[in-house]
Amino acid sequence: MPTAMLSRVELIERLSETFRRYGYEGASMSRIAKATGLGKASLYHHFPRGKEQMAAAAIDAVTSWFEDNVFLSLQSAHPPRQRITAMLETLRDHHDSGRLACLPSLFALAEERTLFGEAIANFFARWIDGLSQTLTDSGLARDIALRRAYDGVERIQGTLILCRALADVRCFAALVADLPDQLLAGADRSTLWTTRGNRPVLPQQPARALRQ
Amino acid sequence: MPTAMLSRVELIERLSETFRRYGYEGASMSRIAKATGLGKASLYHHFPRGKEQMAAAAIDAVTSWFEDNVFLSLQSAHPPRQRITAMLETLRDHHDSGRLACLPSLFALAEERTLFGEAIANFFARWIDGLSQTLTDSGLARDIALRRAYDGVERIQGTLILCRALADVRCFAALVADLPDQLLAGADRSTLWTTRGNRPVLPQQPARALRQ
DNA sequence: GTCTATAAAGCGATAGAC
DNA sequence: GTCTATCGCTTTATAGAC
Repeated sequence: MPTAMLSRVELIERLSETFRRYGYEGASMSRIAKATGLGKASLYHHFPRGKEQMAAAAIDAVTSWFEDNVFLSLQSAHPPRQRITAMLETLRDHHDSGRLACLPSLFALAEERTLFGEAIANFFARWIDGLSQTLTDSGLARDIALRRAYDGVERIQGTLILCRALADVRCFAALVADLPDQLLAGADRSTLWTTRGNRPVLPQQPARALRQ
Repeated sequence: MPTAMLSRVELIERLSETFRRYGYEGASMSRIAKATGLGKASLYHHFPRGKEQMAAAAIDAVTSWFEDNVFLSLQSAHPPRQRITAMLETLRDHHDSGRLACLPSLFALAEERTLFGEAIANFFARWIDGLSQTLTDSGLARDIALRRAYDGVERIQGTLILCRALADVRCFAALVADLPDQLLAGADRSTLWTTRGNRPVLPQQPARALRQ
């Protein structure tokens, strides 16, 4: 019995990269096989329901990664401005300064949304929720914070499109430079937060992103 | 000799709808044949270079439509606020309140960007250029107007993603409500423009969108 | 858990009749 | 300008050996 060539985590990582690059329809089994170094039959061993299951696993993995690296730190004890800056720098890595797309966005735009709609919606609802909490902590009223959280995620996703559309990574650099001030405008209770270790009283319940 | 079933304009319109819905890879020849009511061989009669040529024609058609219905009115003699509101209402129709994607954005995110990169970049550069001119006309300094034009297009594209991702058309409604004020903040020389027929002196050269 | 081999369907594209 | 029929290839997916 041959031993596994890749851990499941590494395997799903390669899957995500392939889907992010080629999209759902464009990520063929042969491309996936090449990207993972596994034969097609081996891939079906790990994912009996085929490509659809692989894509679902990729979305789940991206969501978990965001949970650990983005959403969590949006609710940290650091000053709100610092949390937002950290988010943007994490995103810059994740998207290679705008060269690589966001998997849930990519899937949201075409027909595969019907397959993964719930996972995609959860991803963005969670993101908006976390950012909204950061902005509430900065002293903004809850309704304003929520509205700006939508704005922020929209700007980020729109910027990723422009980066690729114009083939110009300066779009992402401008986002990193401008977004913190835009999100925190008129909220500068942020001086309260510049003292390290000064843990804030967090709101009891996270504001839930608007859903229909 | 059978007569044409669809005018070329109608044919390309059907092509655009199919590509917008399924993406480049997802829009198979059979789907295109069904959507247009033509056989595959007939499609190759109109587009000898096949699917790639069809997609290029679709992008060109979308760009022309935007030129006539969006970009042109961004440079009209109406007050800047009115031009922006008109743009947003035209976009609401074009995107069915956020249910339908933007074709150049869709193509920008996946691998087909390598095929259509120049057309995609032109589309967005033209849009940013037109919006920047509107904002310059509103009295904003040229560098601020250009930055905000990027912001605006980013917000629009990001909103389209969120509409589909959250399956919630209220995202687009919020955009229509908020974007004009955000783009025109601090620019209210706009009172100068509320008088109809008061044609402004337009800048000599349109500001060119940043390109690399 | 991986592989080779292969099935069955769908793909983009073409030939040639009308 | 449209059609039917088909080509050659790729696709997703499976069978079965090791």
